[in-house]
Amino acid sequence: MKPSDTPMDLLADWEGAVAFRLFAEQQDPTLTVSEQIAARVGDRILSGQMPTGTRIGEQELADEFNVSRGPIRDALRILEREGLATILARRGAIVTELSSDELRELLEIRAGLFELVVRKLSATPQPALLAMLRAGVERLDALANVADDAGEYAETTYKLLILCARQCGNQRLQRMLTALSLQTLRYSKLGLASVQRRQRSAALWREATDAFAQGDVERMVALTRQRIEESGAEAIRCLASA
Amino acid sequence: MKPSDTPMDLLADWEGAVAFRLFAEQQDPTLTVSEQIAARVGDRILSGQMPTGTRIGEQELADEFNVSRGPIRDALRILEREGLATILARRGAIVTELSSDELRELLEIRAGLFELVVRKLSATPQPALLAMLRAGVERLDALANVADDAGEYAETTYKLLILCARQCGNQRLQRMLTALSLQTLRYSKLGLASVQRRQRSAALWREATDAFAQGDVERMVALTRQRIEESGAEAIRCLASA
DNA sequence: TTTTGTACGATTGTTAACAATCAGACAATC
DNA sequence: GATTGTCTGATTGTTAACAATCGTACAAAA
Repeated sequence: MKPSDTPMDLLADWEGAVAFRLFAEQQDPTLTVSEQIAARVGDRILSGQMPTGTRIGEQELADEFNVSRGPIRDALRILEREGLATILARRGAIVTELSSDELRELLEIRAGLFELVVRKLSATPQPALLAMLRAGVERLDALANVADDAGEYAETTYKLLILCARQCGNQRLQRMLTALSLQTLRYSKLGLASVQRRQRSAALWREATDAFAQGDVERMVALTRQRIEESGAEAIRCLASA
Repeated sequence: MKPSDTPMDLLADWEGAVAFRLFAEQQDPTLTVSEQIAARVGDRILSGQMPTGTRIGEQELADEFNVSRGPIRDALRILEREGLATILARRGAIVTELSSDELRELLEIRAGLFELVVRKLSATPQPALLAMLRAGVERLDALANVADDAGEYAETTYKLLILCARQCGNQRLQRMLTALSLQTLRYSKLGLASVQRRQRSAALWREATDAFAQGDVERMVALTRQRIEESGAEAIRCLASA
């Protein structure tokens, strides 16, 4: 069903994605308390409200959410699986902190998985997705020039990436790519801090979209790799110098 | 340090790998009780002692290991992260059961990640790894003809893959590929049940190793993809018909 | 016979208290 | 002054009991 959605469906997805909380799906009240807490804390981490390296005390969270430490421990394990928290045995949990090397590794894998997605997408025509990408690129262009909002720009590229992944027909791949992107999102903002960088990134997105439109997979893959490479290098530089 | 290990080091790794428990690293007594239990239960799942779909009762495990249900719940979350257990809210945990579609998705990703590894490996000469691969291929040839031991054959291919991943210089990639391989290992055995299949697989391993020796990355990638494709197709067929 | 409803048993989710461990401060020693 | 050792407060790991939920068996009705 997914790969042949109408443009309408995709646009609805896009609108949804624009309005979304990053962990939006977790509002379901049938979810266990642990899962709801994991979602809320995850949002804080992704939004930058809880910066990298912040200690996450169990009792503290338990008091805030008015539950005991049991569900909190569960929630931390869930966040650990998402890659957002790091649990150190007997030393508590912290907001995952990536070294520049680890970020490099993550970006490399993300690029590889995205390449897989692109190759799968190119196997069948994707008119609806293409329309989405074009709309997304317009939005990127606009956001690139807004003085100091790297956040929304980065989140938009994240959403575009996720929309591509959704269409590729491999749900597991979609989930893995989503998880990886969420892990790198906070750091991507570092590499997209300047207007210049964002403009360069947006230009590469546009070119890649054109290549996609022409069915030139290799070119799109190459452009995407270059974009991730460039933004990544900048983010890694920021991280290493900090 | 990793990428430039001497042949000696690598061979030691290999010997270690041959003798290994799949979750070997977990013997450390500084590990938390949950982690030790997760390791032991993980072994059972991987060895086939707890078949796919088996219900994992918390109290049952708690009684067996003489602990309360708290650490067991933690252990289950760890196994969930490894992809070996599936936790259904309020309905307990089971040994992860893959549909043929899910297996297909997983194998596709695994192939993609392995391709990344191969490309990274080919960037620098790998004489030690090559020696390892040659030794491994010999072993595969021998195992292929043993009447009905798909288990050891499959585990050996798993170890070869892991050794490659170790050398690639991206630790995160190594861990992800390891996790994926462990998830598919049980199913791979299905696709390698017949001597014929194993011989075909071993032949492709040999060819891929030769291509690697000659620095022909594209050929190695293609051969590897084909091997995973063929074995995977067989496993998926078994799964779908069961 | 099939379906619907209900009660029961079993299992998971959650709680609060207890035990073990760790990080940091302070003092003693070199 | 730097290092080592010990103490203490705080935090995590674990336990056992309580609450909520689910699946199943069984019975009643269509």
